[in-house]
Amino acid sequence: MEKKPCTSQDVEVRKGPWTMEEDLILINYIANHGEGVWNSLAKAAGLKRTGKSCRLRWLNYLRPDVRRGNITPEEQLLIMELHAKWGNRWSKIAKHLPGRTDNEIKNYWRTRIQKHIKQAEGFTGQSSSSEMNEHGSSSSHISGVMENYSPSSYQPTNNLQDHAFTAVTNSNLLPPPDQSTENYWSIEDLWSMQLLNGD
DNA sequence: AACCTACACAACCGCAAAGCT
DNA sequence: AAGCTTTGCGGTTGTGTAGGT
Repeated sequence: MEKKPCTSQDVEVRKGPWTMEEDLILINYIANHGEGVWNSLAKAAGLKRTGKSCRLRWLNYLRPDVRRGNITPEEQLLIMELHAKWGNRWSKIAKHLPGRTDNEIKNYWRTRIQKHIKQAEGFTGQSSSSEMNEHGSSSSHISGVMENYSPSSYQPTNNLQDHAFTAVTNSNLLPPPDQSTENYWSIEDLWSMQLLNGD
């Protein structure tokens, strides 16, 4: 609708997918200067991105310790357990999964687990649409799957696996080996380039 | 071969909390 | 104490791709 006032100092802000060059700039800059304040970092690094965007990109993809793809059955069970406990507290859940980001867990939950739970509910005839847990999320939607599930007494071999998590071993729930690691180029590539370029 | 649909993931947006001046 | 800035979080949307018709 209305355009926001655009002064001459208002540098245009890039949106959308990050390019390899931008990634390299960001990696390089952080490797040399550390993280600091994101807004100033974005400017100082010469990126036409918001600080927010830089932060997200760094935290979710460029950090050297970030792991992507291939969520293991153990991790999935942990996600289930923690989600049952805390609801959609993705960042809190992510803290218990080293190398995983809240965004990845959130996406994983929405696209895979939630879908599978819906199917499971279909079988049990449950409709928990109106139920929300204390966190305002519908964690009870997992009731069909989770009824046999007791976090404190969790064992990897219990019924949980028999129900929802036959799916885990089922190839259609596991990401294809390389699919989610490709992002036009691998992070390893970027980091090795950074090492070549950097100090 | 072309089109359609569903899925998976990356990125953005808005809001609230925390920190700083 | 108040106002401003920055960060962090959760929800949502956009886009590319694979599979099906």
